Order: sequence, then C-alpha cells, then structure tokens
Amino acid sequence: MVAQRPIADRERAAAAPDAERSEARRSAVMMDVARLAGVSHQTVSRVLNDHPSVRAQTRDRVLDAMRQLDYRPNSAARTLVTRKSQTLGLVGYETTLVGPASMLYSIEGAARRAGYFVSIASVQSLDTRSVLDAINRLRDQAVEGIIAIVPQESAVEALARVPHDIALVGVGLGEASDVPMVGLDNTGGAKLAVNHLLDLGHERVHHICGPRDWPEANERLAGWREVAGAGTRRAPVALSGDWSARSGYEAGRKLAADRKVTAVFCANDHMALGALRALAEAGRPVPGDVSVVGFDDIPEAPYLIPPLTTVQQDFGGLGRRSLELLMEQVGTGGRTHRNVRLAPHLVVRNSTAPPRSRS
Amino acid sequence: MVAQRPIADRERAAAAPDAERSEARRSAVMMDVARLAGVSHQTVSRVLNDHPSVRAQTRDRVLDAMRQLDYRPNSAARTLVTRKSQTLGLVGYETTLVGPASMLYSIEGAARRAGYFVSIASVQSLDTRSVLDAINRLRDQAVEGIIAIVPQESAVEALARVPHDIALVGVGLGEASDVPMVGLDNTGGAKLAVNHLLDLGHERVHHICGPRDWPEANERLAGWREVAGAGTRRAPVALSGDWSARSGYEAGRKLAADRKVTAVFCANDHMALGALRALAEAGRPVPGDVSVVGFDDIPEAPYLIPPLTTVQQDFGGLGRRSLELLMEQVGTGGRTHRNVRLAPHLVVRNSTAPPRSRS
DNA sequence: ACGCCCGATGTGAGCGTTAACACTGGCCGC
DNA sequence: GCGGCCAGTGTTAACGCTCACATCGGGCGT
Repeated sequence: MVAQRPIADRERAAAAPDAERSEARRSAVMMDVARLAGVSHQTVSRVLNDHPSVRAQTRDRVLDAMRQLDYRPNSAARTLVTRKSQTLGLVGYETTLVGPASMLYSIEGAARRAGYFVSIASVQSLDTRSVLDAINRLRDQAVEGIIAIVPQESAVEALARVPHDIALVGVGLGEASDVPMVGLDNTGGAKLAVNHLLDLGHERVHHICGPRDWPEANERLAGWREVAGAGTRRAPVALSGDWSARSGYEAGRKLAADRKVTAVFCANDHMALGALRALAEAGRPVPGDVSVVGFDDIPEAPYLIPPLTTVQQDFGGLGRRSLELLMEQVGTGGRTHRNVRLAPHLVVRNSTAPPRSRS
Repeated sequence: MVAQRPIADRERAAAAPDAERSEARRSAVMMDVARLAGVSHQTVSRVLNDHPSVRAQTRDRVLDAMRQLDYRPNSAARTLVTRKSQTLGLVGYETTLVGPASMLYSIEGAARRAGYFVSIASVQSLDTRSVLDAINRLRDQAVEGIIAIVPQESAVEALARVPHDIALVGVGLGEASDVPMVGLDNTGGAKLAVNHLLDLGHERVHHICGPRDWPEANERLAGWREVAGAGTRRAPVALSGDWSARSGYEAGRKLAADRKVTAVFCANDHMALGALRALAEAGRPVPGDVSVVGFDDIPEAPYLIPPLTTVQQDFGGLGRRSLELLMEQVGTGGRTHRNVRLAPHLVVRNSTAPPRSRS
C-alpha cells in the first residue's frame, strides 16, 4: 500500500503526450481564453462582466473559447481585487427544530437568487463567547454580511458587540438591541391563540412556556398573559418548559391532574405534542375535555392525535425577509435600523372545542 | 531606514497625519503589521503560518502588532496563491426532515475542527440537473471537496457525472455508483425492526415504504421483504408512502380496515406517526391490537401516543464519517473508493407488543 | 477636409498573500 | 583562519483578476 502511492502519483504527473507541462493540467485562466479567442484578457473580463462595449461577434468568440476550455473564473482573484466575496454568513444554532432548518434553506435560496453564496457557522451553545467566535470565523472568510439565528438573550448581547461596520441581521431575537431584526409577531400570535380559546368559551387559559432566556418564549408568554389575564380574569401561573416534547409531557401531566383545566396554550408544537400525550394518558380527551393550542405549525401538526390547532409561522418568509434586510445594508453600506415583524396566522384544527361544562 | 513614514504614507493616502482620511480606513494588511513590528511582510507571513525559523522575540513583536491593528489575514489573497480555499461544499435537499438538518450541523462542526469552512448549496428538487447546478455553484467557489446529501436515484446519477478530480462524498445514496458513500445499513435496520415484530409472535408484518426512487426506502423495503417473507411466510404487499405523516395516515387507514393486520413496520417515524393516528381513529389500540415500528428515532418519538418503537439512526455519526471520508480524498488527492455503512440500533418503546390473538 | 468624440480594444498596475531564493552573521570543523 | 553551513531575515516574483487609462479607427459636424 505504502509503496503504491508513488506509482499512483507518478501516473498523475506522467508526461502528457500532447503538450508542454509535466505538472497536472492547470485549469484554464482568463489568459488562456483570451489567447484562444484572439483577444486580450481584458476583453475576456469584459465579456464576463457584461460590459456593454464589446462587439457581439467578439463576445461570441470569447464565450466559445470559454466553453471549449471549460473556463471557470477564479473567485479568489476576483474577490482580492474587488473586495467583494459574494458570500454571506449564516450563524445557526445546532438544533433540529424545524424553524431554523427551513429558514436556512430559504435564506440560501434567496441569497443564490441575489448572486450570493452562503457559508455557515454553527454554534453548539448560545453563550456570548461561542456566538462571537462564530461571527469571527465568518469575518475571516470576508463575508459581506451575516444573518444570525441565535434566539437567546446571551446571543443578543453578543450581536450587540459586533462592530457596526459589518452588515448584520438577527432573526427571532426580540427587540432589545440596536441590531436589525426580523421575527414573528410572537405576542400577537399568542394573543391569537388565547383569544381563540377564550372565544370558544373557556374561562381560564393555561400556558406552557418556553425557556425564559429566549426572547420568543417571553414574547409569547407576555401575549398570553395580557389576554388571559385581561378584565376580571386572572391568568394562571405559567408552567415552564424547554421547547421539548418531554417538557411538554411533564407540564401536561401536572395540568391533567387538575380537573379545572380546560384550555392550554403551548409555546410550541413539540411541547403541545408532549402535553397531548400526557392528557391522553390521564384519560382526558382532547378536545372534549381539554383544548390545546400549539405554536409553529410543524409538518406533523395535522397528524397528531388529535390534529393540532396552532399558530403558524412562515419560516420561509422569515428567511427571505431577513435576507432582504441584510441586502439593504450591504447595498447602502450602513446598518438599517429597522425591525421587521411578520404576522402570524392561526390554523384551527381539531384540538380545540368549547368547554364541556358550559354551552 | 527611510525618513520616517512619509513616502509610504503618501502612496496610501493624502497627508493627514493620523486622522481619518477622506476614504474609509482600510483594514490592516500584512504590510502594515510588518511596518509596525519593524520586520518584513514575509516574516509576518512566517509567524502567521507557524514557520519554525522565527526568533521567539520577533514572533512576539509581530503578534503584538497584529493585535494592535486587529489584523485579519485576507483569505482571498491566500487562496489565490496557495490554491486552497479551506472551504468544503455541502449540497443539501430543502427539507425539514431531521436527518439532513442534524447532519449539516455535525458536518460543519467536524469541518471546523479540521480547519475548513463550509458553504452550502441547496436544491429544491433532486433531479439530475438541479444537483449538477448546485455542484457547479460550489465548484465556482473553489471548494476543495463536496458532500452531497441528495438521497434520490436521479441525484445519484448526477453525482456519477461529476468529474473525478473533485473530491466527493455522497450520503444515504445506496451503492449503485462509484462515488464514495456513507450511509446507514438500512437493510439491516429494517431486519432489526421486522425481526423484533416476528419475535413478539406476529405472523405477518406489513410495511409502509418510502418513495421508490429513494435508495434508502428501497433498502428498507428489501430488508423487510427478506425477513417478512422468509421460510414459509409470504410478505404482504407493501403500501407506499412518501415519508410524510399524511401518507402514513392514509396507508394506516387501509391497514386499520383490515382486522388481520397486527404489525406494521414504517419506513420512517413521520409515516409511523400518521399511521398511529389512523389506527387510533379506527379504534385499533396500539400496541394492544396492532404493533407499530418506525425508523429514524426523531426527537418526538418517545412522546407519541404511544411512545414509538423505532430504528435509530446516528445522524451525527453519519455526518462525521462523511467528513472523514472526504478529508481522506482531499488529503490524498484521489477518490477513496470506499463505502461506509453505520450500524443501526433498535429502540424498543411502547408501540410494540405480542399479538392479542395468540399467547 | 479637419478635428472631435466615441465605440471597441489593449496595456499596465495593482489587490494581499505565499514561495523561492538571496542575503546576512555567527559558529563549526579542520 | 577560512570555507561552509545554518538560523533568521529580506527581496522579488508570481497567483488571476479588475480598474484606470492609453490607443486606434472611423463617423460626424461644420
């Protein structure tokens, strides 16, 4: 095996019969194309960049030469001189939550359409240090802008510390910072959910909330509290979860044990899923006995038992909007101090119904 | 020594001793660091690349200057001259399936540890053309290698057409190609699931399979058929799904209508989730009346109703292994003709039990 | 017909880095 | 004591591209 290596190597480097080089064939560069087309390298460059003043005939000759040589512009050389890498950075949290994943794809798609590449830097935890490290990695690659999907308070701090001369957009991070942000109207979404339950006739709406250091969880909590505790009503104490089905299950068990509970708003679908199971185990039929509303509208939501009423987030739209916001900054060179909030949308399925006791 | 800095300075910008020039301040380059440290730019380069022959004292001076100027090496310039971009490409399918998402993160993490960046190119559909386009986009960025997570037959064809001088690894694409592959032992995993059901005493094990143009679906189908139809047994006809909960639900309804059905193996957890709901609706308790096994072990699996017995895939491991395989190629410059199969693992929960009729 | 301007093209100079080689001294061996 | 070597450093030339400017015909106004 070890003795084989040199041979294989020699094969690669073996003298090419047809021409000069003893090295492996270098891929064609602009000069090669120019030579073949009988023009100067600069004309090739012009063709490449759609410069207007190139005769159609010349352009065709050049294009043809490019095709013949399978020419690929060297992006490093171009970046070196133009100081534009045509690359955007994406900081993502290592999670299998559907939101981040689908935003990633929609961002990449939108970036591609805008002529940009996207490079990723993931972080395992959302502490300030890790996020800053990830951003630095991206900066080392000379990205022209960064979208950060790091929806935790500590990460927001990190973003605030990023030098202002670099384009940056945060997604789902609340508003407590001067970094441009894109996010869902979580408070409004929560109200949608709670009002739906209230409209059905429920007296008290319980809540299983997400981690308190996630701005989105807090916003949903606030929205719930505002409506569930309005007028003469008093909002019950919120149960805390961590977005996981497990935590929803545990909170659900507590809720199931209380016969007075008739309505639950969960801060995300995964927790709702767990709650649904806890309720089923406790012999409390949904929606007959207890109504449940989730948040996110994961693809499985329509197929849970029962199909889940939930607040839909348009992750694709979130991704696209964040890219737009970033491109504005890249275009103007300055930070856009603007926050974008997308409107949520309630999807009513079968996990909600009027309370049994009344009407 | 030249008379102070005037000459060099005048070249860079008009007088202005120290204040802001009309232009934005250019970020420091190697030459600036060299000047400040009183050495040549080459010495700075040596420090940067840990070249041994630099006096410790000199190195410290240089390092200090770098820090003072917040110097960041220009990666484009480095790439231009070394012909190494330190970047890997990832072709991913726009899906929210957990598998791809978690592999993405594990690949990025492993790449980072190996000193590489990762750039992504997503495809909306897995036809040959789209995949080839995505690969070309990556090639335009001069990536040093590509990992493709495009688990569909047509995509496999596309990979086979990629020039052999570019490092490439496919994930979850079966074996029908000469491209190095990493994947789970799907056939073995299916056998694990079916044997588990058989061992419990079930006579016939039904199957809801994934799309037939996905190699992984076929492998699972083959594994099921081999065991479920062994000996005197005859395997039932497989119902076809498309990985979605919806398709699982529909197949589940058909199965639920047949009282003789006692055991179902679903090609993934999402379809199992749908099947679970269909069974529940039809009043066929799981596992009392029907046993169900899934595949993947999604995070929600333990919280379904009932908790799902399933075949676990180690997505993180898959990602890491594919990176290793790619790095081997990048290291040696040749394709590694080697396929890696990871062993699956059965996780028994509460969706499986012996059939009611016997024992 | 003359100068002018403009469309079409070529020339030269960088962009910031690494590679290859040249140049210092000081220390070694004999 | 002198050639040689080696650690430590500087000098110069790429790398492949774009930008600014130079060049060169020819149509056009007067």
